[in-house]
Amino acid sequence: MHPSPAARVDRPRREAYSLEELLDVVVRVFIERGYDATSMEDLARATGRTKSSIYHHVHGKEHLLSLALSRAVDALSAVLEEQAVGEGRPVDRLERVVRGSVQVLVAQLPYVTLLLRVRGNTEVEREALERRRSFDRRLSALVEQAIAAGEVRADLDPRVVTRLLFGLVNSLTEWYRPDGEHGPQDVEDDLVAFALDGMRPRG
Amino acid sequence: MHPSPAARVDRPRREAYSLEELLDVVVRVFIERGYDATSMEDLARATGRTKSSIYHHVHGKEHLLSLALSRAVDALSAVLEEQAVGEGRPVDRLERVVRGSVQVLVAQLPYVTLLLRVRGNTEVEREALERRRSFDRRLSALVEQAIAAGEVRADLDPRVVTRLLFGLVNSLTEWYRPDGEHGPQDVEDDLVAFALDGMRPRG
DNA sequence: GCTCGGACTGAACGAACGGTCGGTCAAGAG
DNA sequence: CTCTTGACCGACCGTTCGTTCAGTCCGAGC
Repeated sequence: MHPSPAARVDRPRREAYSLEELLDVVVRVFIERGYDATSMEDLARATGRTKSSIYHHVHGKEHLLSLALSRAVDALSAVLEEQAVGEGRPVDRLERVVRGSVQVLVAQLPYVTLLLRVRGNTEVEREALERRRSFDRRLSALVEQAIAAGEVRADLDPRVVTRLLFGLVNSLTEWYRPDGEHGPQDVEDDLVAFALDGMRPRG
Repeated sequence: MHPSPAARVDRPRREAYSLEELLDVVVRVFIERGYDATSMEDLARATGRTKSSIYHHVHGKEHLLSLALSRAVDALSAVLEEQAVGEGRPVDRLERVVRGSVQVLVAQLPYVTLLLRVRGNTEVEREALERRRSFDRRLSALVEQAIAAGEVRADLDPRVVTRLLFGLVNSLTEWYRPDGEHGPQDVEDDLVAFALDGMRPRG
Protein backbone atom coordinates (compact mmCIF):
# COMPACT_ATOMS: atom_id res chain seq x y z
CA MET A 1 0.00 0.00 0.00
CA HIS A 2 2.46 2.68 1.16
CA PRO A 3 5.91 2.16 -0.37
CA SER A 4 8.79 3.26 1.79
CA PRO A 5 9.74 6.87 0.94
CA ALA A 6 13.27 6.11 -0.21
CA ALA A 7 14.38 3.46 -2.69
CA ARG A 8 13.07 -0.15 -3.00
CA VAL A 9 10.52 0.20 -5.73
CA ASP A 10 9.71 -3.38 -6.57
CA ARG A 11 11.46 -5.96 -4.44
CA PRO A 12 9.43 -7.09 -1.44
CA ARG A 13 11.09 -8.55 1.59
CA ARG A 14 10.76 -12.32 1.37
CA GLU A 15 8.90 -14.13 -1.35
CA ALA A 16 7.52 -12.23 -4.27
CA TYR A 17 4.15 -13.48 -5.43
CA SER A 18 3.03 -15.56 -2.52
CA LEU A 19 -0.58 -14.45 -2.84
CA GLU A 20 -0.73 -15.74 -6.40
CA GLU A 21 0.70 -19.10 -5.39
CA LEU A 22 -1.54 -19.19 -2.35
CA LEU A 23 -4.62 -18.59 -4.47
CA ASP A 24 -3.68 -21.34 -6.91
CA VAL A 25 -3.49 -23.92 -4.15
CA VAL A 26 -6.58 -22.61 -2.39
CA VAL A 27 -8.71 -22.80 -5.52
CA ARG A 28 -7.52 -26.32 -6.19
CA VAL A 29 -8.64 -27.39 -2.73
CA PHE A 30 -11.93 -25.49 -3.02
CA ILE A 31 -12.72 -27.47 -6.17
CA GLU A 32 -11.60 -30.80 -4.76
CA ARG A 33 -13.47 -30.58 -1.48
CA GLY A 34 -16.04 -27.92 -2.24
CA TYR A 35 -15.88 -24.40 -0.80
CA ASP A 36 -18.08 -25.03 2.21
CA ALA A 37 -16.47 -28.34 3.08
CA THR A 38 -13.00 -26.78 3.03
CA SER A 39 -11.77 -25.56 6.39
CA MET A 40 -9.07 -22.96 6.90
CA GLU A 41 -6.96 -25.71 8.40
CA ASP A 42 -7.35 -27.73 5.21
CA LEU A 43 -6.01 -24.71 3.33
CA ALA A 44 -3.16 -24.28 5.80
CA ARG A 45 -2.15 -27.90 5.38
CA ALA A 46 -2.37 -27.74 1.57
CA THR A 47 -0.28 -24.57 1.35
CA GLY A 48 2.27 -25.64 3.93
CA ARG A 49 1.45 -22.62 6.04
CA THR A 50 -0.39 -22.06 9.28
CA LYS A 51 -3.88 -20.59 9.46
CA SER A 52 -2.46 -17.42 10.93
CA SER A 53 -0.11 -17.02 8.01
CA ILE A 54 -3.02 -17.13 5.59
CA TYR A 55 -4.90 -14.55 7.63
CA HIS A 56 -1.89 -12.31 7.37
CA HIS A 57 -2.39 -12.12 3.60
CA VAL A 58 -6.19 -12.16 3.25
CA HIS A 59 -9.13 -11.09 5.33
CA GLY A 60 -10.73 -14.51 5.52
CA LYS A 61 -12.12 -17.48 3.74
CA GLU A 62 -14.72 -15.51 1.83
CA HIS A 63 -12.07 -13.04 0.69
CA LEU A 64 -10.18 -15.92 -0.92
CA LEU A 65 -13.34 -16.93 -2.74
CA SER A 66 -13.90 -13.37 -3.84
CA LEU A 67 -10.40 -13.07 -5.30
CA ALA A 68 -10.82 -16.33 -7.19
CA LEU A 69 -14.26 -15.49 -8.58
CA SER A 70 -13.19 -12.04 -9.72
CA ARG A 71 -10.41 -13.56 -11.73
CA ALA A 72 -12.80 -15.88 -13.57
CA VAL A 73 -15.49 -13.29 -14.16
CA ASP A 74 -13.01 -10.69 -15.39
CA ALA A 75 -11.52 -13.11 -17.90
CA LEU A 76 -14.92 -14.09 -19.28
CA SER A 77 -16.15 -10.52 -19.46
CA ALA A 78 -13.09 -9.56 -21.46
CA VAL A 79 -14.04 -12.08 -24.16
CA LEU A 80 -17.46 -10.55 -24.64
CA GLU A 81 -16.08 -7.05 -24.47
CA GLU A 82 -13.76 -7.60 -27.39
CA GLN A 83 -15.89 -9.91 -29.51
CA ALA A 84 -19.60 -9.34 -29.08
CA VAL A 85 -19.64 -5.82 -30.42
CA GLY A 86 -17.29 -6.60 -33.30
CA GLU A 87 -18.23 -6.72 -36.93
CA GLY A 88 -19.16 -9.65 -39.14
CA ARG A 89 -22.24 -11.85 -39.38
CA PRO A 90 -23.91 -12.59 -36.05
CA VAL A 91 -23.16 -16.30 -36.36
CA ASP A 92 -19.48 -15.54 -36.90
CA ARG A 93 -19.41 -13.27 -33.89
CA LEU A 94 -21.16 -16.01 -31.95
CA GLU A 95 -18.53 -18.50 -32.99
CA ARG A 96 -15.77 -16.11 -31.96
CA VAL A 97 -17.35 -15.64 -28.52
CA VAL A 98 -17.68 -19.39 -28.08
CA ARG A 99 -14.07 -19.94 -29.13
CA GLY A 100 -12.93 -17.15 -26.81
CA SER A 101 -14.93 -18.63 -23.94
CA VAL A 102 -13.42 -22.05 -24.48
CA GLN A 103 -9.94 -20.54 -24.50
CA VAL A 104 -10.56 -18.64 -21.27
CA LEU A 105 -12.12 -21.70 -19.71
CA VAL A 106 -9.09 -23.80 -20.58
CA ALA A 107 -6.58 -21.16 -19.54
CA GLN A 108 -8.31 -20.37 -16.25
CA LEU A 109 -9.86 -23.78 -15.69
CA PRO A 110 -9.84 -23.95 -11.88
CA TYR A 111 -11.11 -20.41 -11.47
CA VAL A 112 -13.96 -20.79 -13.95
CA THR A 113 -14.82 -24.19 -12.46
CA LEU A 114 -15.20 -22.55 -9.07
CA LEU A 115 -17.33 -19.80 -10.58
CA LEU A 116 -19.71 -22.30 -12.14
CA ARG A 117 -20.25 -24.02 -8.82
CA VAL A 118 -21.22 -20.93 -6.89
CA ARG A 119 -24.80 -20.98 -5.60
CA GLY A 120 -25.34 -17.50 -4.14
CA ASN A 121 -25.12 -18.18 -0.43
CA THR A 122 -23.23 -14.98 0.32
CA GLU A 123 -23.02 -11.49 -1.11
CA VAL A 124 -19.72 -12.30 -2.82
CA GLU A 125 -21.30 -15.26 -4.59
CA ARG A 126 -24.40 -13.33 -5.57
CA GLU A 127 -22.30 -10.63 -7.20
CA ALA A 128 -20.42 -13.21 -9.24
CA LEU A 129 -23.71 -14.85 -10.23
CA GLU A 130 -25.13 -11.54 -11.39
CA ARG A 131 -22.12 -10.91 -13.61
CA ARG A 132 -22.49 -14.40 -15.02
CA ARG A 133 -26.13 -13.72 -15.83
CA SER A 134 -25.15 -10.56 -17.62
CA PHE A 135 -22.77 -12.60 -19.75
CA ASP A 136 -25.64 -15.03 -20.41
CA ARG A 137 -28.00 -12.28 -21.55
CA ARG A 138 -25.55 -10.81 -24.01
CA LEU A 139 -24.78 -14.17 -25.53
CA SER A 140 -28.50 -14.86 -25.74
CA ALA A 141 -29.01 -11.66 -27.70
CA LEU A 142 -26.31 -12.77 -30.11
CA VAL A 143 -28.11 -16.07 -30.70
CA GLU A 144 -31.34 -14.27 -31.45
CA GLN A 145 -29.60 -11.97 -33.92
CA ALA A 146 -28.16 -14.99 -35.67
CA ILE A 147 -31.59 -16.59 -35.90
CA ALA A 148 -33.14 -13.36 -37.18
CA ALA A 149 -30.44 -13.24 -39.85
CA GLY A 150 -31.29 -16.81 -40.88
CA GLU A 151 -27.82 -18.01 -39.93
CA VAL A 152 -29.10 -20.28 -37.17
CA ARG A 153 -32.05 -22.60 -37.65
CA ALA A 154 -35.33 -21.04 -36.56
CA ASP A 155 -37.19 -24.24 -35.68
CA LEU A 156 -35.61 -24.34 -32.22
CA ASP A 157 -36.46 -22.10 -29.27
CA PRO A 158 -33.71 -19.43 -29.10
CA ARG A 159 -33.65 -19.52 -25.31
CA VAL A 160 -33.25 -23.27 -25.28
CA VAL A 161 -30.47 -23.03 -27.86
CA THR A 162 -28.66 -20.45 -25.75
CA ARG A 163 -28.88 -22.61 -22.66
CA LEU A 164 -27.67 -25.67 -24.53
CA LEU A 165 -24.78 -23.74 -26.02
CA PHE A 166 -23.83 -22.61 -22.53
CA GLY A 167 -24.15 -26.16 -21.28
CA LEU A 168 -21.83 -27.37 -23.99
CA VAL A 169 -19.11 -24.84 -23.19
CA ASN A 170 -19.46 -25.03 -19.41
CA SER A 171 -19.37 -28.81 -19.42
CA LEU A 172 -15.67 -28.46 -20.16
CA THR A 173 -15.03 -27.81 -16.47
CA GLU A 174 -16.48 -31.24 -15.72
CA TRP A 175 -14.10 -33.24 -17.87
CA TYR A 176 -11.38 -31.22 -19.60
CA ARG A 177 -7.98 -31.61 -17.98
CA PRO A 178 -4.93 -29.68 -19.26
CA ASP A 179 -2.70 -32.72 -18.79
CA GLY A 180 -5.22 -35.06 -20.38
CA GLU A 181 -5.31 -36.65 -23.80
CA HIS A 182 -7.10 -33.84 -25.62
CA GLY A 183 -5.30 -30.74 -26.85
CA PRO A 184 -7.05 -27.42 -26.25
CA GLN A 185 -7.23 -26.56 -29.96
CA ASP A 186 -8.76 -29.92 -30.89
CA VAL A 187 -11.37 -29.63 -28.15
CA GLU A 188 -12.22 -26.09 -29.23
CA ASP A 189 -12.64 -27.18 -32.86
CA ASP A 190 -14.68 -30.26 -31.98
CA LEU A 191 -16.92 -28.27 -29.69
CA VAL A 192 -17.62 -25.62 -32.32
CA ALA A 193 -18.21 -28.27 -34.97
CA PHE A 194 -20.59 -30.10 -32.66
CA ALA A 195 -22.49 -26.91 -31.80
CA LEU A 196 -22.84 -25.77 -35.39
CA ASP A 197 -23.48 -29.04 -37.22
CA GLY A 198 -24.25 -31.69 -34.60
CA MET A 199 -23.25 -35.32 -34.49
CA ARG A 200 -24.96 -36.57 -37.62
CA PRO A 201 -22.89 -36.74 -40.79
CA ARG A 202 -23.86 -34.09 -43.30
CA GLY A 203 -25.50 -35.61 -46.29
CA MET B 1 -40.61 -53.11 8.42
CA HIS B 2 -42.48 -55.61 10.64
CA PRO B 3 -46.26 -55.19 10.24
CA SER B 4 -48.32 -55.95 13.33
CA PRO B 5 -49.44 -59.58 13.32
CA ALA B 6 -53.17 -58.88 13.23
CA ALA B 7 -55.03 -56.56 10.91
CA ARG B 8 -53.88 -53.11 9.73
CA VAL B 9 -52.17 -53.92 6.48
CA ASP B 10 -51.51 -50.51 5.09
CA ARG B 11 -52.46 -47.68 7.44
CA PRO B 12 -49.56 -46.49 9.61
CA ARG B 13 -50.10 -44.67 12.85
CA ARG B 14 -49.90 -40.96 12.09
CA GLU B 15 -48.89 -39.56 8.74
CA ALA B 16 -48.38 -41.88 5.85
CA TYR B 17 -45.35 -41.06 3.73
CA SER B 18 -43.53 -38.61 5.91
CA LEU B 19 -40.13 -39.86 4.81
CA GLU B 20 -40.98 -39.17 1.17
CA GLU B 21 -42.16 -35.65 1.96
CA LEU B 22 -39.19 -35.13 4.23
CA LEU B 23 -36.78 -36.13 1.48
CA ASP B 24 -38.41 -33.79 -1.03
CA VAL B 25 -37.92 -30.80 1.23
CA VAL B 26 -34.42 -31.86 2.26
CA VAL B 27 -33.22 -32.24 -1.31
CA ARG B 28 -34.65 -28.86 -2.21
CA VAL B 29 -32.65 -27.24 0.59
CA PHE B 30 -29.52 -29.25 -0.27
CA ILE B 31 -29.67 -27.84 -3.78
CA GLU B 32 -30.43 -24.29 -2.70
CA ARG B 33 -27.72 -24.01 -0.07
CA GLY B 34 -25.41 -26.82 -1.05
CA TYR B 35 -25.10 -30.03 0.94
CA ASP B 36 -22.18 -28.97 3.11
CA ALA B 37 -23.56 -25.53 3.82
CA THR B 38 -26.87 -26.98 4.96
CA SER B 39 -27.11 -27.60 8.69
CA MET B 40 -29.52 -30.00 10.32
CA GLU B 41 -31.21 -26.98 11.85
CA ASP B 42 -31.75 -25.56 8.39
CA LEU B 43 -33.47 -28.82 7.50
CA ALA B 44 -35.52 -28.77 10.69
CA ARG B 45 -36.72 -25.26 9.94
CA ALA B 46 -37.54 -26.06 6.32
CA THR B 47 -39.49 -29.19 7.21
CA GLY B 48 -41.30 -27.65 10.17
CA ARG B 49 -39.87 -30.31 12.47
CA THR B 50 -37.21 -30.33 15.13
CA LYS B 51 -33.77 -31.78 14.56
CA SER B 52 -34.62 -34.68 16.85
CA SER B 53 -37.68 -35.50 14.80
CA ILE B 54 -35.56 -35.86 11.69
CA TYR B 55 -33.16 -38.15 13.53
CA HIS B 56 -36.10 -40.33 14.44
CA HIS B 57 -36.57 -41.16 10.76
CA VAL B 58 -33.02 -41.23 9.40
CA HIS B 59 -29.58 -42.00 10.76
CA GLY B 60 -28.10 -38.62 9.98
CA LYS B 61 -27.30 -36.02 7.39
CA GLU B 62 -25.28 -38.33 5.21
CA HIS B 63 -28.07 -40.91 5.24
CA LEU B 64 -30.40 -38.29 3.77
CA LEU B 65 -27.87 -37.65 1.01
CA SER B 66 -27.55 -41.38 0.40
CA LEU B 67 -31.31 -41.83 0.03
CA ALA B 68 -31.49 -38.94 -2.42
CA LEU B 69 -28.55 -40.07 -4.53
CA SER B 70 -29.81 -43.65 -4.77
CA ARG B 71 -33.06 -42.41 -6.15
CA ALA B 72 -31.33 -40.48 -8.92
CA VAL B 73 -28.85 -43.18 -9.80
CA ASP B 74 -31.51 -45.90 -9.86
CA ALA B 75 -33.70 -43.89 -12.22
CA LEU B 76 -30.83 -43.21 -14.63
CA SER B 77 -29.63 -46.79 -14.56
CA ALA B 78 -33.10 -47.99 -15.45
CA VAL B 79 -32.99 -45.97 -18.67
CA LEU B 80 -29.80 -47.64 -19.84
CA GLU B 81 -31.02 -51.04 -18.72
CA GLU B 82 -34.06 -50.92 -20.95
CA GLN B 83 -32.64 -49.04 -23.93
CA ALA B 84 -28.93 -49.60 -24.43
CA VAL B 85 -29.20 -53.30 -25.15
CA GLY B 86 -32.28 -52.93 -27.36
CA GLU B 87 -32.38 -53.44 -31.07
CA GLY B 88 -32.14 -50.93 -33.89
CA ARG B 89 -29.29 -48.88 -35.32
CA PRO B 90 -26.79 -47.63 -32.72
CA VAL B 91 -27.69 -44.02 -33.44
CA ASP B 92 -31.33 -44.76 -32.81
CA ARG B 93 -30.55 -46.51 -29.55
CA LEU B 94 -28.36 -43.54 -28.66
CA GLU B 95 -31.25 -41.19 -29.34
CA ARG B 96 -33.56 -43.30 -27.19
CA VAL B 97 -31.09 -43.26 -24.30
CA VAL B 98 -30.73 -39.50 -24.58
CA ARG B 99 -34.50 -39.04 -24.67
CA GLY B 100 -34.91 -41.38 -21.72
CA SER B 101 -32.22 -39.52 -19.78
CA VAL B 102 -33.90 -36.19 -20.44
CA GLN B 103 -37.21 -37.61 -19.24
CA VAL B 104 -35.68 -38.96 -16.04
CA LEU B 105 -33.82 -35.72 -15.50
CA VAL B 106 -37.02 -33.74 -15.83
CA ALA B 107 -39.10 -36.12 -13.72
CA GLN B 108 -36.50 -36.39 -10.95
CA LEU B 109 -34.93 -32.97 -11.44
CA PRO B 110 -33.90 -32.18 -7.84
CA TYR B 111 -32.50 -35.63 -7.21
CA VAL B 112 -30.45 -35.72 -10.40
CA THR B 113 -29.29 -32.16 -9.78
CA LEU B 114 -27.96 -33.22 -6.41
CA LEU B 115 -26.25 -36.22 -7.98
CA LEU B 116 -24.46 -34.07 -10.52
CA ARG B 117 -23.04 -31.82 -7.79
CA VAL B 118 -21.51 -34.59 -5.73
CA ARG B 119 -17.71 -34.40 -5.49
CA GLY B 120 -16.73 -37.61 -3.70
CA ASN B 121 -15.94 -36.32 -0.22
CA THR B 122 -17.47 -39.33 1.52
CA GLU B 123 -17.98 -43.02 0.79
CA VAL B 124 -21.65 -42.42 -0.06
CA GLU B 125 -20.68 -39.83 -2.63
CA ARG B 126 -17.93 -41.95 -4.10
CA GLU B 127 -20.33 -44.85 -4.65
CA ALA B 128 -22.77 -42.59 -6.48
CA LEU B 129 -19.91 -41.19 -8.59
CA GLU B 130 -18.80 -44.68 -9.53
CA ARG B 131 -22.29 -45.62 -10.71
CA ARG B 132 -22.39 -42.39 -12.71
CA ARG B 133 -19.10 -43.27 -14.37
CA SER B 134 -20.47 -46.67 -15.28
CA PHE B 135 -23.40 -44.94 -16.99
CA ASP B 136 -20.88 -42.72 -18.79
CA ARG B 137 -18.85 -45.66 -20.06
CA ARG B 138 -21.86 -47.48 -21.49
CA LEU B 139 -23.09 -44.38 -23.27
CA SER B 140 -19.58 -43.81 -24.59
CA ALA B 141 -19.57 -47.32 -26.08
CA LEU B 142 -22.85 -46.54 -27.80
CA VAL B 143 -21.35 -43.43 -29.38
CA GLU B 144 -18.42 -45.43 -30.70
CA GLN B 145 -20.73 -48.03 -32.18
CA ALA B 146 -22.67 -45.30 -33.94
CA ILE B 147 -19.46 -43.84 -35.35
CA ALA B 148 -18.27 -47.27 -36.48
CA ALA B 149 -21.59 -47.76 -38.25
CA GLY B 150 -21.14 -44.43 -40.03
CA GLU B 151 -24.22 -42.99 -38.36
CA VAL B 152 -22.28 -40.35 -36.45
CA ARG B 153 -19.63 -38.20 -38.08
CA ALA B 154 -16.16 -39.63 -37.70
CA ASP B 155 -14.18 -36.38 -37.92
CA LEU B 156 -14.75 -35.69 -34.21
CA ASP B 157 -13.07 -37.44 -31.29
CA PRO B 158 -15.58 -39.99 -29.95
CA ARG B 159 -14.63 -39.30 -26.35
CA VAL B 160 -15.09 -35.57 -26.80
CA VAL B 161 -18.45 -36.17 -28.47
CA THR B 162 -19.56 -38.33 -25.55
CA ARG B 163 -18.56 -35.69 -23.03
CA LEU B 164 -20.29 -32.95 -24.98
CA LEU B 165 -23.44 -35.02 -25.30
CA PHE B 166 -23.37 -35.55 -21.54
CA GLY B 167 -22.80 -31.86 -21.00
CA LEU B 168 -25.79 -31.05 -23.13
CA VAL B 169 -28.14 -33.34 -21.22
CA ASN B 170 -26.77 -32.56 -17.78
CA SER B 171 -26.94 -28.82 -18.38
CA LEU B 172 -30.69 -29.21 -18.00
CA THR B 173 -30.27 -29.24 -14.23
CA GLU B 174 -28.76 -25.78 -14.46
CA TRP B 175 -31.68 -24.09 -16.17
CA TYR B 176 -34.72 -26.30 -16.74
CA ARG B 177 -37.56 -25.59 -14.33
CA PRO B 178 -40.80 -27.62 -14.39
CA ASP B 179 -42.90 -24.51 -13.82
CA GLY B 180 -40.95 -22.51 -16.41
CA GLU B 181 -41.83 -21.48 -19.91
CA HIS B 182 -40.56 -24.60 -21.68
CA GLY B 183 -42.57 -27.81 -21.86
CA PRO B 184 -40.64 -31.04 -21.23
CA GLN B 185 -41.45 -32.50 -24.65
CA ASP B 186 -40.32 -29.36 -26.50
CA VAL B 187 -37.06 -29.26 -24.58
CA GLU B 188 -36.46 -32.94 -25.26
CA ASP B 189 -37.06 -32.47 -28.98
CA ASP B 190 -34.94 -29.33 -29.21
CA LEU B 191 -32.10 -30.98 -27.33
CA VAL B 192 -32.10 -34.03 -29.59
CA ALA B 193 -32.33 -31.85 -32.69
CA PHE B 194 -29.43 -29.74 -31.44
CA ALA B 195 -27.31 -32.78 -30.64
CA LEU B 196 -27.92 -34.49 -33.95
CA ASP B 197 -27.90 -31.58 -36.39
CA GLY B 198 -26.50 -28.57 -34.55
CA MET B 199 -27.51 -24.94 -34.76
CA ARG B 200 -26.76 -24.26 -38.39
CA PRO B 201 -29.63 -24.53 -40.86
CA ARG B 202 -29.35 -27.58 -43.08
CA GLY B 203 -28.75 -26.51 -46.59
C1' DG C 1 -57.81 -48.70 32.31
C1' DC C 2 -53.59 -50.09 31.33
C1' DT C 3 -49.84 -50.98 28.46
C1' DC C 4 -47.19 -50.63 24.34
C1' DG C 5 -44.56 -48.41 20.85
C1' DG C 6 -43.83 -45.03 17.35
C1' DA C 7 -43.63 -39.87 16.78
C1' DC C 8 -41.66 -36.28 18.61
C1' DT C 9 -39.26 -32.86 22.03
C1' DG C 10 -35.66 -29.79 24.54
C1' DA C 11 -31.46 -29.74 26.39
C1' DA C 12 -27.12 -30.96 26.07
C1' DC C 13 -22.67 -33.19 24.16
C1' DG C 14 -17.81 -33.12 22.14
C1' DA C 15 -15.75 -31.73 18.03
C1' DA C 16 -14.68 -28.65 14.60
C1' DC C 17 -15.38 -24.30 12.70
C1' DG C 18 -13.70 -19.30 11.19
C1' DG C 19 -11.28 -15.93 13.17
C1' DT C 20 -8.16 -13.27 16.75
C1' DC C 21 -4.21 -12.02 19.37
C1' DG C 22 0.24 -11.33 21.52
C1' DG C 23 4.49 -12.54 20.48
C1' DT C 24 8.82 -14.19 17.73
C1' DC C 25 11.93 -13.90 14.04
C1' DA C 26 14.88 -12.14 10.39
C1' DA C 27 16.32 -8.76 7.23
C1' DG C 28 16.91 -3.89 5.68
C1' DA C 29 17.72 1.07 7.02
C1' DG C 30 20.02 4.44 9.67
C1' DC D 1 24.02 -1.79 17.12
C1' DT D 2 19.19 -0.35 17.25
C1' DC D 3 14.83 0.27 15.28
C1' DT D 4 11.25 -0.84 12.15
C1' DT D 5 8.47 -3.82 9.53
C1' DG D 6 6.37 -7.61 7.29
C1' DA D 7 6.05 -12.74 7.64
C1' DC D 8 4.75 -16.03 10.45
C1' DC D 9 3.52 -18.86 14.69
C1' DG D 10 0.75 -21.31 18.45
C1' DA D 11 -2.67 -20.83 21.71
C1' DC D 12 -7.04 -19.55 22.21
C1' DC D 13 -11.91 -17.40 21.49
C1' DG D 14 -16.99 -17.75 20.81
C1' DT D 15 -20.05 -20.08 17.82
C1' DT D 16 -22.10 -23.59 15.37
C1' DC D 17 -21.92 -28.12 13.84
C1' DG D 18 -23.92 -33.15 13.70
C1' DT D 19 -25.46 -36.09 16.94
C1' DT D 20 -27.35 -38.14 21.35
C1' DC D 21 -30.54 -39.01 24.97
C1' DA D 22 -33.94 -39.20 28.60
C1' DG D 23 -38.37 -38.26 28.56
C1' DT D 24 -43.38 -36.78 26.84
C1' DC D 25 -47.33 -37.50 24.09
C1' DC D 26 -51.03 -40.19 22.12
C1' DG D 27 -53.62 -43.54 19.37
C1' DA D 28 -54.38 -48.47 19.15
C1' DG D 29 -54.81 -53.29 21.28
C1' DC D 30 -56.08 -56.03 24.92
